This record gives sequence, structure tokens and C-alpha cells, in this order.
Amino acid sequence: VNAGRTARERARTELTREIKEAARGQLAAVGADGLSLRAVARELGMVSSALYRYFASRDDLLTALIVDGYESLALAAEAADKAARGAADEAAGGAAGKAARGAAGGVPGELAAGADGRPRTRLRAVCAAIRAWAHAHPHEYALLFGSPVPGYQAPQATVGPAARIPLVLLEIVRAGRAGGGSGAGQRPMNHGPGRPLPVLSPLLESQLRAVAEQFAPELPDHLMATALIAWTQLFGMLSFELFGQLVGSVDPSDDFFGYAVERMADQLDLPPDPGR
Amino acid sequence: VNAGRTARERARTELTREIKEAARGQLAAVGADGLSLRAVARELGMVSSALYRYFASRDDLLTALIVDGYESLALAAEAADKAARGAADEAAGGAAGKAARGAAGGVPGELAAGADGRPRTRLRAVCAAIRAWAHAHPHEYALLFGSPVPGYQAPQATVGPAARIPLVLLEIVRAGRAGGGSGAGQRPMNHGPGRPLPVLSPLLESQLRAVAEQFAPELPDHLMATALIAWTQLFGMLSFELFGQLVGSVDPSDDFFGYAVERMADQLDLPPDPGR
DNA sequence: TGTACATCAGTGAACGCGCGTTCACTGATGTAC
DNA sequence: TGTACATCAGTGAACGCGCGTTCACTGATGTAC
Repeated sequence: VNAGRTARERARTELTREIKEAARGQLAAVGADGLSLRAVARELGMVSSALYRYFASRDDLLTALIVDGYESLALAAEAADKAARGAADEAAGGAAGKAARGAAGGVPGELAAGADGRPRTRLRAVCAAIRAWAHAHPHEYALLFGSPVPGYQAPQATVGPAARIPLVLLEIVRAGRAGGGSGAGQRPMNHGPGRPLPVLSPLLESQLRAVAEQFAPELPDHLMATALIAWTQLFGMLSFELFGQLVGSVDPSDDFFGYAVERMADQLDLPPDPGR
Repeated sequence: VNAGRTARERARTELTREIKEAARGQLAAVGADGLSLRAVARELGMVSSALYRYFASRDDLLTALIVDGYESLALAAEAADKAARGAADEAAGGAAGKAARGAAGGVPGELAAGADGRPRTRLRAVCAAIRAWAHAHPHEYALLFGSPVPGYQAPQATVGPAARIPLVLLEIVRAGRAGGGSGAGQRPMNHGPGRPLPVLSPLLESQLRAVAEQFAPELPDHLMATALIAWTQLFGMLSFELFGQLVGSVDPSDDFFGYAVERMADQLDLPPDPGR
């Protein structure tokens, strides 16, 4: 595959990568608004106009960074899920497990300790991975989930990659419903003693169904809504943590985060840990 | 009070107000990073250097806008709560009600329809007010809760005003515990059938206690934690909504927001609506 | 294998812009006697 | 009530900076015959 590529082509992909890498460095140093083509060019020892051979404008470069960011975060989440899923796949050896391993190119040896494949374990792993990514790339996180860059309108290209992240969550919820050792997922959802769930408006119900039908058609509406709530909750916590809103209350917030994830798992009806 | 003030003094406070107003206009038009002293001065028909008589630097002006923003949002939340609380105060005529009215300078006539003073009603009103404020001032919202402005470090002055908002929430939770007509707040908190609450780590517990002791000492730890979760959840939803993360799922998100608030109320153990 | 032409990457200069902040100044407002 | 001085608001010019983007160009890489 690589043989057929000309020197020019290889140089081009290589430099495109290097430009984005330098831009990410800039991003980490000065934030999205401070990101300047000239600074990036300087760092690469090029003249600023040369960058226009690779990106049509500053906005184009930003878009590329955003897409890469979503992909990088999605990969981190998916990898964490795969690692947590691995052990159970191993034990079950079922078709689903094999398919998942095959698709993701899994290596049996790389399983994390304590990876038992249970949905709750997976949720913990995925949330921790997302949080770790956010902490490792705070400016990229801000670029993806913070205030929109003024004067920059995110093109359609960013929507697809962005959707991969909630998908991981939905998959876990689905597994929690199907697999649950204690049959927890089978009973009608309830979230408090003697307290019925709120009413779903027709509009909300149709919105939820539209989303569900693409990814998890068998999920009941209320569970789908709960997943959406969990999703916003997760990133709400991260934004508060990273943007300094929690200073003075639960800071450092590792334990609060962990606690909230457990509550989230309960809300999502994921079976509790065995032996409790 | 006003008589003792010199013409200079009055002109100064007036102009300070006008500058901030023009700056808020700028903010709404171009965002926080695009906010420029020169543009603000231009709008006021002044020369840019004149602004330095009122604000020592661009950062100082930004800080003032942030503080004003928190205050404006807190006022909106408090007013909504007061309106929802009003009816019950009227009926009960208790000391707490009178104190609240006195402190806030309440006017008996301005009660919203359906204001029954129940904690759940109050939560609904406050959440709706916060959301309305956010929608009315998206750039100010981004300034307060979005990515930090690069190169700008929020000074201590912004912490106090920021804390007023969660206080409103805590007050409602407290009322839900004390008042609950159905005695709902009295039983040990539970959030799912036969499912115990997650363990609170010692660190988290001490963090929660530290916060609680200032504002609501009698709140049990788990309820305090739930309030914190609700707080992050609320702003997580708003950020997703305003920053375009919900496009393609639950957009418009009015109904989703309403549903999430009901779930939040349930989590916070606020008594359900009568007749359900 | 060699030559002629087309494609492309990178250069360097330039355009036009707006920004935050400083500083010496003028003229108006306030204060003390 | 009037005068002398101090305080303060606003001016206008200037400093020094960095930015995104365009454009005509040179020289290297690729391609077709």
C-alpha cells in the first residue's frame, strides 16, 4: 500500500500530521482563540503562507483539530470499554465477544486487572477514561465542550465523530438490560420507593425514539432518557471540574466523580456489584 | 443619600455603568475573546485611553462583567424562588416567610400563578429561570460557565457571587426535607428498589460536610451529594444545549429539560405533586 | 533511459488591520481658607 | 462669597505588536511520450 505512494504524497500526509501536532501544542499553550497560523508555522520552521498548501484557512485547521479531538476521545472511551469487556468475552467465548474482539483487533493479554465485563465495571472504566482524557487534554476538551469559538461555526463534519462517544454509553446500558445477573434490568424501571417516573411528553418521546432507533431500538424510553441525562451529567461534572467551578466545594473531585458514576450506574439500572 | 454626591461622583458611577453595558453588548456580539476596549470606547464616543480612568485593564473590565453576570443570574434564580415561595409564605405567615420577604423586599402582589410554595414547584421555577437567563444571555453564560478565557485568571472576587446560585438549590432541598407533606424526606434516602446508596469515601464525606456546615448543616451527606450532582447536571444540560452538543438528539430540548428537572426533584426527595 | 512539460511545495514581501497600554497635555470640577 | 490650589476626566498621538491572507516567484518532484 505504501509502495505506490509518491514521495510528495508521503511528505504531504507527514507534514499535515506535523502541522496538526504543532497546532495542538499551541492549543495547549494558549487556547483555541490564541491559536495562530503564524505561530504554528514558526514552530515548524516554515513561512506562514506555506500552511495554506495544507489548510485553506485557520478555521479549516481548527475543524481538523476538533474532529481529531472527538476521535481521540472516542478512541480512549472505546479502548477502556474494550478492556473492561475483555475478560467476560474471554470467559463466555460467545459470538458477540468474538465479534467485538475481531472488530477491534483485541489482544487477549492486555486485559486490565478486575475487568470482569460487567456493565457497571464497563461504565466505571469508560467514565474514568473520559475523565482522564479530559485532564490530559484540557484545552482540547475546552475546544470540544466549552464555549464555541466566536466567529467559528462548526461544520457538519464534526457531528459524526462527536456522536461516537455517547454510543459507548448506550452500548453499556444495553448490555446492562440484556445481561444483568440479578435480573435487575428486567423489572419496570423505578427510581425511588413508590415514586412513579415523570411523564414523557409526546415530543420528547418521539425525539428519544428517533435517537434510539438508530442505535438501541429495544431500549425503553425512560432508560433512553436516563442515558441522555447521564451523558449530560458526566460532561457537566467534567466542565465544572476543569473550568474551576468546583473550587471551594469538592476539589479535588476524584471521589465526587466516582460517587456520581455509581449513582449514574444505579439510575441506569446496571446490576450492582456481586456480594452486596 | 444622593444629595451628598458630587457631580463628578455621579458622572463616574453613571459612566462605569454605561461602559459595562456597552461591553456586555460587545460580548453578545463577538464573545469574550473578541471584546476590545477600543470597540467599547468607540461605541461610547470616547477615546480608548479614557477607559483607563474606569478600569485598570481589559482584564479588570472582564472581571466586572463576570461578577455582574453571576449576580444577575443569582438574582433571576432568587426572584423565581421567591415568587414560587410567596404563596405558601402568604398562607402560613410564618416567621421564615416574613424574614424572607423582608430581606428580599417582597411585594405580595407579584406572585406567579400556580405558586404554591412547595419545594418541587420552587425547583421547577428556579431551574426554568436559570435556563431562561442562559438563553437570554448566551455569551454571558459562556463567559461564566464556558471555557476559561485564555490568559485570564479569575480573581477571588468572582467566587462569592458564583456561590449564590447553588445556595438557592440547597435552600429548596432543605425545605423539601423539613416540610414534606407526605413525610417523604423523613425516611432514609433511597434511590432504587433494594439498592443501597454508594459508599461515601472519607475525603468526599469531609468535603461535603465542609460545604454543608456553612449553609445547611442538618442535611445528610447523601442528600448533599445529590444536590451537588443535581447542580452539575443542571449546568451540564445547559452547556450542552447552548453549545450545540444536543443538536441531532433532543433539540429543541425544552421537554428534555423539564423531564430531567422532575428526575432531579425525585432524586432530591422533594415530595411529589399532590394527587399523584 | 531520456527529455519536455505539468504539477506542486515552499519563499518572501506586502497589504491592511486592530489591539492594549502609556504619556504629556488641557480643561473642568471640587476643596480649603 | 471669592480666590488659590489640588484633583480628576478625557484627549490625541504614539509605541510596538501580531495577526490572516494574497501573490508572483523559484525550484523540486512527478508524468507522458
